[in-house]
Amino acid sequence: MQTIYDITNSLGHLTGLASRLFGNLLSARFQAAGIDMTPEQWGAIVVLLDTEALSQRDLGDQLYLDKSSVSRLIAGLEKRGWVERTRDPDDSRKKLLVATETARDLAIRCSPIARSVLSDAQVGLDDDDLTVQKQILTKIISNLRSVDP
Amino acid sequence: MQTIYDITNSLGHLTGLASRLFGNLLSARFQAAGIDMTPEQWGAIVVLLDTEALSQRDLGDQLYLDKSSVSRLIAGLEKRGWVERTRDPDDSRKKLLVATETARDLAIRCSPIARSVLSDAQVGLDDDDLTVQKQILTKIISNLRSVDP
DNA sequence: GCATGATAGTTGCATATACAACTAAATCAT
DNA sequence: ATGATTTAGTTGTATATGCAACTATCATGC
Repeated sequence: MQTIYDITNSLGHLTGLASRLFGNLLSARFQAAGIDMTPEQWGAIVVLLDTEALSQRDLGDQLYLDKSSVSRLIAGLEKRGWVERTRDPDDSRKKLLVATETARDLAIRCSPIARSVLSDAQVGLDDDDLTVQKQILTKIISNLRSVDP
Repeated sequence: MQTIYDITNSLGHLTGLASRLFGNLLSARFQAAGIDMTPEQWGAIVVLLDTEALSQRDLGDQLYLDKSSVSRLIAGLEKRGWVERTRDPDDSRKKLLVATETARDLAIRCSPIARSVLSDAQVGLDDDDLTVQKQILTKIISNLRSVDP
């Protein structure tokens, strides 16, 4: 069969599938644990818990998200009481993001769930494989960020 | 710094970033070429061009998409005149999806663009790396599909 | 100091995605 | 055969995402 494009062999397609399945499983396990949190919200909370006070732009830089996506992602976190937004006294354009205690407590329950997903995803793969895998993914991410559109 | 969760080292996070960047770049290059097509639409078209007539369920199975996502994805393709939906005469519940000639012609222009994105993503990586990378990703996908939620 | 330009965020719009509830059609069991 | 179950698709709802247009604020140049 002459194929127009071999999607099965495409890294873009494979990373897309893997990413979606990671998210779906994490989402299902959060729900099963009674935690109403999306994978994306989890990613943002992890970054925020790690830093004193971040602007939305800084968060977007770390997650490679458009500022509008950050704006709405944070709105959801704020609605759930997991993040507080305050104006930066040094620059009124910026909003400083701070994770709440509620978020910190919740994250303690989320971490093992996230780890369980990773662990299940990695069954049958040894540490060397995974190390190489992450290096290559990191290289690909770096490549994709630096090329001209 | 004691981190709640090391997201930088998470395969879930890395695949998510890579996937998003792949999509963004492909999208930008389609636009630059005057092609109004999303990466997801491209993925569906590739599958459809490869098969005589597929039901929506079959397509969802191949792309690991929920039936509702397929429904809306195909609605978009239909609106653009790239896919036709007809009832399956053997089973009226099913709708058979067939890519149009317009889609086939367009795909010929899309293929090299998709390949250019892959090629740019893989700069500095040798073939062995990439082969291993795809094997591991495939294994991860397989793991994620088979675990219990 | 004021106009111009750069930066941070928000919002409108389009698409992608999943889950749940629904309809229609086929299949199965008795 | 017919009532119950399963299957295929659609639609409502919520979230995620990017681009473009907008507002507000800061920085720069003159």
